Amino acid sequence: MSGKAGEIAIEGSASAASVERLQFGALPTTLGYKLRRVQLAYKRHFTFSAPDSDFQLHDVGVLSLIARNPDVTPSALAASLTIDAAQITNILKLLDAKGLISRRKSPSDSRSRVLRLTALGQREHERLNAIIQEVEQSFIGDALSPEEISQLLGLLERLEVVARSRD
Amino acid sequence: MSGKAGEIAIEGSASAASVERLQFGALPTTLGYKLRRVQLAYKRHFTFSAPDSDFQLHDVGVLSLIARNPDVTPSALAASLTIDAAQITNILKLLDAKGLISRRKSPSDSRSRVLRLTALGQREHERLNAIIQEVEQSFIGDALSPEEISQLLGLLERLEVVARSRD
DNA sequence: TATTGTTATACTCTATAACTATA
DNA sequence: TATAGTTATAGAGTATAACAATA
Repeated sequence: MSGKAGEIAIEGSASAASVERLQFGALPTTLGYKLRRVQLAYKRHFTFSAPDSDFQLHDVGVLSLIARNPDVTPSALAASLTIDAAQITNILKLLDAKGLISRRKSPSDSRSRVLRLTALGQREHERLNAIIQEVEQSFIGDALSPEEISQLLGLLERLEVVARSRD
Repeated sequence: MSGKAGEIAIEGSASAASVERLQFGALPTTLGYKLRRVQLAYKRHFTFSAPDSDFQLHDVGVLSLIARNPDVTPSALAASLTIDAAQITNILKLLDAKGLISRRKSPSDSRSRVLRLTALGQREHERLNAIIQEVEQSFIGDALSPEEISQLLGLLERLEVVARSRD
């Protein structure tokens, strides 16, 4: 941990109040708290970096999986991304309305849909990937080295695997 | 990174569809994606572990900061927790309605409020802390050693500090 | 005029349940 | 009867703007 434990500076226009630094106690050593903070910071950074992009973070994952798994079904996407069926439907409906994906009935089971990227969807997918790479780079900045980033990803991966096995 | 890169198993009742494992490509090496996944898993674990607790994750941080910083103002809380003023008001209103905190006018500046835990609030704060400790423990399970946990917290802390300095 | 806190509002995210069409 | 997808709805979470009281 860097910095003096338990304290944090707050900005603001020099309030006459007695508090300029708050005692944080054990809060910053709580994983749930830290995860939430960093994730929120990431989302804000994304929104700020790509303000007019007309897509959401979830779209990146969905487009990416469809691109790599042609004829994947919505339910397979839902299971893989741990998103519920209703949410997947909304995302796919929007992507469909934008002409980025096709949703056809499965030949083998008419209840299922098979998903593919359109030519436009493929181009958009590549464009989004470039944006995301840039957002990642600028978010991390020089805070972590490449080794530390993969270390971080590895630790998060292990938490996720254990959490998923507990479902 | 653990596991074979780019693949993940999905559960489900043996769909006849062609996809049982999806190719994930570079998605799992995206920090934004991983953060979101783990944070969501944490929230689900919290909701499942403490279903009838009648409080939200934010309440823990707010109560904790009021406990350690008597007479703190809502605006100082907002700045420290990077929550906007309107959100803080809603949280404080609920905590007040439950009789957990007091909100009095500041003697030095009548625009400000000074916040304190009530006796009930102090007890509830301690109860919540115990619950959170248990949730943290059970979430992490045996996925990470204590050393790895502080390593993870340190890496996240550094990301947060850099992100905050960029505001 | 500027600031603190409040209220109102809206949009995103997540979750649940009811519905349809197929199987 | 069960499953895949859809629709509708509701509750958190987040953000913005307008407002009242005070400085």
